Amino acid sequence: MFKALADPTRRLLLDALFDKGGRTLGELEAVVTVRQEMTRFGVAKHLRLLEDAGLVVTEKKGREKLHHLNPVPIRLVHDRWIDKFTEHHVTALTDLKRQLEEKP
Amino acid sequence: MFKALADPTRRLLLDALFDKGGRTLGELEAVVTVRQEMTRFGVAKHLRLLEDAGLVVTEKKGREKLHHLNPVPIRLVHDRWIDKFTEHHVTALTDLKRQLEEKP
DNA sequence: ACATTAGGTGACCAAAAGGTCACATGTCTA
DNA sequence: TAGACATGTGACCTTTTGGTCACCTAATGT
Repeated sequence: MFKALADPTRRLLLDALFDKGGRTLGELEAVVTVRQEMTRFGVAKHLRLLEDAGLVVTEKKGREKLHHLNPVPIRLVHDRWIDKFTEHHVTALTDLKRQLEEKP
Repeated sequence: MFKALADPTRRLLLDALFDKGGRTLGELEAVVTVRQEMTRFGVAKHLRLLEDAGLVVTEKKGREKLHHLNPVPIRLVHDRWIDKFTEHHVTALTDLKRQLEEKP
C-alpha cells in the first residue's frame, strides 16, 4: 500500500481518479501518456498495483473495467501518525498555507 | 517524500517518533534492531532519507542529534486525495472501525 | 590529554521495482 | 460468425534501492 504511493505515475493515476472516477484503462492510459512516455502495459501494471493496495476499486462493465479512488487507506495513513490533538494544529497550519497561496 | 514512506523500517522509525519524539540515533537504532537485523549505518541512512523528505526534523544537542516527527507532509498527502466532503464520510467509517476493534 | 562515545561519508553488492514485448482471453457489433 | 476492441499474463531486461563495511570527524568525561 505504501509502496503503491511511492511511484509518480501511480500518483498521477490517483489524481486523475480523484478528479473524476469511473474511468476505464483506456482513458487512464490517455491521461498518463500525455505527460509521460509509457505503453498501455505499464499503465495496466500500475493500476493492478493500486487495486491490490486497496487504493483503487473496480467494477466490470461488459468488456471494460471502471476504476474508482478509495480514500479509506489514505485516511488510515493519516490517523497512524496524526492524533486528534495534533490534527487540530496541523490543519490550522495547512489551511492557512492554502489561503495564502490562493490570494497572491 | 512518498518513497520515504515506502519502507517498513522507516515507518517503524516514524512510529517510534510518533510515540515519543526527541530521540537520538542510538535510541532509534535500539528500537529498530529489536525487531530487525540491521546495523547502525542502515538506520542512519533511513533517518537521513526521512529528514530529506521533511518527515523528520532534527536539532543538534552537543554531540547528539535529536529527531522529531513532522506531521505536516502527512496531512498534505491526506488533503491531496480527500476533500472536505469525502473526509466527513471517511472519518465516520474509520472511527466506527476503530470502535468495533476496541471492544471485542 | 586521551580513550570513549555519538554520529557522518563514499564505495560497493544483492535484491527489488519499473517498463516493454509477444501472446492470450473475453466482449461487442456488423 | 468474423473481426475489431478492451484488457490480462508471464518472461525478460534495466535501473533503483536497501544494506554493509572501512574509514573519518567531533564532542564528552575522567
